Amino acid sequence: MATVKDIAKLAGVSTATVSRALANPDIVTDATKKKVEHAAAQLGYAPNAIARSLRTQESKTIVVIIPDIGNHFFADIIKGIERIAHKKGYQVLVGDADQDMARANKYIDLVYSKQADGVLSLTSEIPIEKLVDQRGQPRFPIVVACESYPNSLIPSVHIDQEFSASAVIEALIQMGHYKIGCIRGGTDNPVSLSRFKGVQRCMQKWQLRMPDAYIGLGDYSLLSGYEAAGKLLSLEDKPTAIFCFSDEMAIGVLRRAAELGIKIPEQLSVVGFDNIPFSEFCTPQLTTVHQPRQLIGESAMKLLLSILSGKKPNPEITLPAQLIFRGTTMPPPIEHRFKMDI
Amino acid sequence: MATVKDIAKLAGVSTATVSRALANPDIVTDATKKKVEHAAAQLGYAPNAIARSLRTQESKTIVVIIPDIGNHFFADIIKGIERIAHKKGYQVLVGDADQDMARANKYIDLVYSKQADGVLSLTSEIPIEKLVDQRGQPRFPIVVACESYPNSLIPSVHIDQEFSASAVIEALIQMGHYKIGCIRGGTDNPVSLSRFKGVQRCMQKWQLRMPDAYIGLGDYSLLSGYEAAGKLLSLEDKPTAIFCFSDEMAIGVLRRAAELGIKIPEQLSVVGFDNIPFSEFCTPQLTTVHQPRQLIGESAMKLLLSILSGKKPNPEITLPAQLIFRGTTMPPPIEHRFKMDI
DNA sequence: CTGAAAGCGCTTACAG
DNA sequence: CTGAAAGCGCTTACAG
Repeated sequence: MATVKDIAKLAGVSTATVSRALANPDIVTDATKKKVEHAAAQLGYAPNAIARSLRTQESKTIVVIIPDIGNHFFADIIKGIERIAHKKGYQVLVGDADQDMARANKYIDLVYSKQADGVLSLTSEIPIEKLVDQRGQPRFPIVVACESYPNSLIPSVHIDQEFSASAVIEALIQMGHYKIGCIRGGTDNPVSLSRFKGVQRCMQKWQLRMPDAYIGLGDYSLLSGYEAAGKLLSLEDKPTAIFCFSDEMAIGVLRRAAELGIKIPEQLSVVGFDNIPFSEFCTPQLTTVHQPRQLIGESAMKLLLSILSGKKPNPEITLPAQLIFRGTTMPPPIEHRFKMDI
Repeated sequence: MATVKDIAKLAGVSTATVSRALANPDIVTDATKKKVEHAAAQLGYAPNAIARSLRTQESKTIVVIIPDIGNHFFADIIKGIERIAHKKGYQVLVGDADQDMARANKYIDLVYSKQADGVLSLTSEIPIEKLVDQRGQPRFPIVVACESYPNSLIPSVHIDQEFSASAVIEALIQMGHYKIGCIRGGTDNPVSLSRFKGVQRCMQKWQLRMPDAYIGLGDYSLLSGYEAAGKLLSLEDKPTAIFCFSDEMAIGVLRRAAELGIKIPEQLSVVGFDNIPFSEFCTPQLTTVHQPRQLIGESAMKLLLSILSGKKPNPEITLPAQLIFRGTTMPPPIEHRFKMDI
């Protein structure tokens, strides 16, 4: 492989000039520029990015940590991240933690080993001590997207989880549901916590209560939704509506209901979360909460970039979500309908 | 950040010894080993991988090029690749080409810029001239998975596309279908070509013909399946079975059929390809061809690793696929049934 | 077993 | 505008 040295020899200039001609063509004479470019082309020169990184002390690479590459939800986020990153000359290393936080930690090491300049985390399950020092300051450039570390100094980009979730419940109640169940995510996951808070807040507002038996626990996957639905739908006094914290879990519910001969939406309303592509292609089409995924990815990357450039930007960005009504929701059968005392 | 120099000073040895103690603890005395390790821990030392790469001339990174990260099919392949890669101390850089071959080329540049040691491509749409020299030899370590460059020296790992596709058609015919349509991928895509060849071979074997109007063109996405189905199902003389070259397209067909009030499988049989997780969770569950995705990823990575280590391994690996019968297939209505002349 | 020294391929102050 | 030289942080032949 050709190096600057080879080009220098062929063009009859110094390596310094080669470097300049290639990086800042305007600070050398036109003649040298031509000579160098010609020599470079002739030798099929490709700059050694590793050597450059070592010298400049930046890798122009960021690593994005995703909890599970199998989850469709992250695809558009990554696309958004990459769009901005590539535009700004940054490489993106996608690290799949595969639900294993030890692996997530490995990806963080890339910053310490200088292979990445910063991290964009799509999970908040990494213990915060790994990310901040004793004074709560981030140890390295990091942005969290979709999730967040509440009450921390870690910058994040996300929707208003609590509000979005309460809006779902509000809509369900307005339709006349009051036997409402939900299939939530892990009880120590901040996102799941916020959404669940929204659910409860809205129920309380209407002086309603969600019995424990109506609360399923899942991990956002198809299978976990399917399994949780099995429990909720085997109850004597079934819910008339189930709010799932992910579309995948909602689709799992749809499948379980089909197996049990429960008609959707006539006998059971189902709401998902995320608005993944499949949600529009299942039958009936899924009512869900749209997250502006690409925008979240773009905003998070921009935020990281501005941190990387030494700025102290606004550390928290909240983006709008949107409730989309489709075919899996309708008022419950008349005998199960909520009578508002108004 | 601490460097070998700092450790050397603190431990009272040379940098060479530090390097040795850390990389090959057994070639130094126990005493020095202890001293060095202690100093390293005390300073919170993290080796600079960039400097190491420059020196050793290898990045211990491979880049995997995927045509579209939005396609669920690739998730398990990537998981398989990463499993092996991490076990062998390699990093994986996932590059989403986003259907744009210019971007795929960018990822190949990572090899030339020494940021990656080899590439694992999940697409064969990159022009082969980019990959091989005039003598047809690969220009750099590369393996293609799921797809292939027929009649080339580029190593690949894949299932028997042609055979798998013909097996689907055979099964459909055995059920009594003869009005069989298909929704294929691009006409210049080798995988799509092979599968289509399998389809035609089997039809011919039974002296059947697939009319042009029964052949839909898609890009493996939900939407393209949906749209192609719109055409096939608006025909006066509709097919009684549609074989889609991806599960996503098949799910698009399911949706379109639901909208048109066409009952599946009673009025229309549908077969997909890939066996993605969703295929089991749609209603009815999708009959499809299972590809051993994780195994493909693992085998491809092993193959690349052996090439990287200088071996000349068997350049083509064919893995078994499997036809899985589920709820979207059954014999056609009696009046449309194929009468075998046997 | 250990150290001094060279070198991987760049970029960039410093002179001129 | 250009060149000589240093240096980024490692690893590894070469001596001893």
